[in-house]
Amino acid sequence: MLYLKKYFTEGLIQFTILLSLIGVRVDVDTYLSNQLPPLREIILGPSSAYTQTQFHNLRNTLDGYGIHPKSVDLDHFFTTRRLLNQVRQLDRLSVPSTELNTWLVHRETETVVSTSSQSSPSITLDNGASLEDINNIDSTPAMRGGAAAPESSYNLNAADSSLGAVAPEGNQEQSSADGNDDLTKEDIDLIDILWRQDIDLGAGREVFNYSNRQKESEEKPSLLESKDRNEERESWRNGINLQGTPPVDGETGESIPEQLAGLSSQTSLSLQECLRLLEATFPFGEEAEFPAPDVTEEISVSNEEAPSTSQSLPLGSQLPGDEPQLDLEQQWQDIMAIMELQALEVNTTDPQTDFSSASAPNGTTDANTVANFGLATRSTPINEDVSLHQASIPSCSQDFPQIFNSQLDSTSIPPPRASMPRLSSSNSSNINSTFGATNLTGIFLPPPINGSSSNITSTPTLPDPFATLLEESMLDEISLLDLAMEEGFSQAQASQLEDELDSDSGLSLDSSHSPASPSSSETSCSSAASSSSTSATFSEEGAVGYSTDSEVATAETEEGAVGGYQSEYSKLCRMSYQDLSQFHPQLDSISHNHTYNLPLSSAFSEDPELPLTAGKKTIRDKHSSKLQPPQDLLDKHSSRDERRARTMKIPFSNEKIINLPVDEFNELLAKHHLNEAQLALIRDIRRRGKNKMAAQNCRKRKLDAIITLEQGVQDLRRDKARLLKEKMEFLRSIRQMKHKMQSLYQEVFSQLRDEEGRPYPPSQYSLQYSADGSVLIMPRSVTAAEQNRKPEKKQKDKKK
DNA sequence: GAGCAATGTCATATC
DNA sequence: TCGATATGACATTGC
Repeated sequence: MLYLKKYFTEGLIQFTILLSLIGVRVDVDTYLSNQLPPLREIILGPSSAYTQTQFHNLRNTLDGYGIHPKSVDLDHFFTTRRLLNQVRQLDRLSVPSTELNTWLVHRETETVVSTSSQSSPSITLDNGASLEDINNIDSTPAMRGGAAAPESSYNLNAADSSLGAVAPEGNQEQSSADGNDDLTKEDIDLIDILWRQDIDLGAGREVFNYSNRQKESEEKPSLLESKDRNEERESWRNGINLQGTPPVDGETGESIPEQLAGLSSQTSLSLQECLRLLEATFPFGEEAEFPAPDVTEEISVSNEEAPSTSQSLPLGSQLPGDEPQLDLEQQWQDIMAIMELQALEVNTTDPQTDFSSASAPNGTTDANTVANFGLATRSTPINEDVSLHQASIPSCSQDFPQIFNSQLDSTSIPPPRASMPRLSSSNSSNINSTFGATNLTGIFLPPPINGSSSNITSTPTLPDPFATLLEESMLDEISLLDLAMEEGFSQAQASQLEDELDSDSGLSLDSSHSPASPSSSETSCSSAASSSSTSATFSEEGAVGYSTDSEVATAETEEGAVGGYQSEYSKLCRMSYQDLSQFHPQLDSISHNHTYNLPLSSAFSEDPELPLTAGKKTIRDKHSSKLQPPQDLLDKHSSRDERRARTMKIPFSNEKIINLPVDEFNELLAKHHLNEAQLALIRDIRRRGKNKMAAQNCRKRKLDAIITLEQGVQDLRRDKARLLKEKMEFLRSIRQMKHKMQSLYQEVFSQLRDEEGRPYPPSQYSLQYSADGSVLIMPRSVTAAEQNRKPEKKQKDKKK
């Protein structure tokens, strides 16, 4: 019976771990009948709180496994046990934060301790609850042996210890169950001592070897010399070994106990059957925490896609038939590697959590304990709430973002974590592909470093995928700002641009200037020669103090060509001034009364027809003329040439002198008999007059040019702001497209399978987009080689 | 009276 | 070559 429990436990452990790794959560309590002896009782023996269950009743009870597993009393039972165990552990160092929940599932073959022949699920599930429960077997020698080590007994180490203590405890229980209730305390202590000796003598990993284990298991009973146990062993052996031919150890030639040989196949068979029965019995869809996918299929697929672990995890369809000789040790190694990855993920730096070397020898007692495959040596972190059945195993797709990012945006790759390089990418990918297929969240998780994300546990240190996106977004924004800076935009200008774009106000500079309040200078500027068009131009702007159209008309008719030009120039001048004042508000304070818009000296010409020009002066002149004699005003406001012309008694106006065409001017001179002084003065007047107009035109052109430039600058700024805004929108679109592309990439890649149905490891393959739109999956080595060639070609081209 | 801007004038270049 | 025009420089004017 000892072996029965030992290997029974071993199979349970395997399956439990597998279930946990898959992410399947089975609430076993609800599926166990209260009349069914709990599996813990089978493994650990009846507790003092529940001694009514006797081990020898197990078979009968299991055979009569017809009670509905959903029993309310079962919860009460486990609750009672848990509370009792907690009370017992009050004198122990407790690390409450660490909790590792596992389930032990096992299904016996039809002929043995039968559990499968009934209609009810032939799965014996033991809700291990927490290790606190499991560890509470104080009577377990191994636990006492492990007590010498730091109280890491809350991790798998302890679990293993407790589990490993099944055998001795089973001995006790068995003895008790077999009716050896008279087994004295001394006997129990003797058993304890023997087990501890095994531990102290370095019962390490080799004890997992079946031969060793068999020897050990044979040795201990010999010590105990329990005839009943031998008989029971025989019965158990006969029950398990269906073939009846005991296998022979290849090395020693010893006959391996049948139950050991049978266990190999039986274990895998049991696991497979359990998986099937799990699906049939516990529809995954009904359990909210169950991943929907077909577990068996997933395992099978993962088994294929993970060559390194496929042989060691003989699950699925190919398990029993293809590999009857299961190397359980290899399984342990693989699982140990997985757990190490988990430990690396969870247990980062805390040295106290590393009881690997110190506690392992003491903490790992039995050969068939989980501790010996490394869980104990790589103890789980104390401060982490490790719950295997709730573990979120990142899928292999987690590798995709990094790969994708490395292709699209190499700058967004987060720095690798220190603990990760220890893991090979192949292992990790295998693990991911093995266990991560049911975890879709991994698709959206950030890429692990080196493709080695084997986060069996959900660690809070996982980088936030959205953080990457945010970083990328921020980088884009920063790059945009940098671009703006490079293009001569200051940050303030950039913000200003944003404001301008938001307001769409167009011109925003010097907007405080109001054209509706023309200054007196404007009035004076246009007073002499404002035209109707000028009035029309500024009428809507609230022209105040300008000449009336009638006055302007009069002036124009009398000023002739000069007046027409001046009026036009006045208009332009005023426009220019106003436009300029828009950008230079200080110009509003400037008030000038320039006289070149006034009628020229025609009023003072010797021509008698022109004396009336005094009335054609500006409004201000009109107002001032009321106070002063006309002649003085004429002299005062006449130009020098006009005064000279009057002095020299030139017979025609300066207006004619200046504006007449050359031919008419010559004819005019020919008509009048003038002396040299008069002719010279007339030519000077004509020259200066023309030059004056030319200067005015020149200045006007300058102003126009300046205004045009100003407007051009503003237009360019506006266009630039618009382009920047468009660029930002485009960048956002590109970013969104990038993210969509990334998601699609991950989705597509995760669904790709090779000829054997295995997913492509993202660390080795990548999707490449061809020019014609097709997508190819290529080895990364090829891709890297091509990428290396491209720079070479570029360099060659440059050299050419 | 100084400063400033507008304007006029000159010299010169250009057409 | 001359006249018209443009423009820089300077002077003048008015504020």
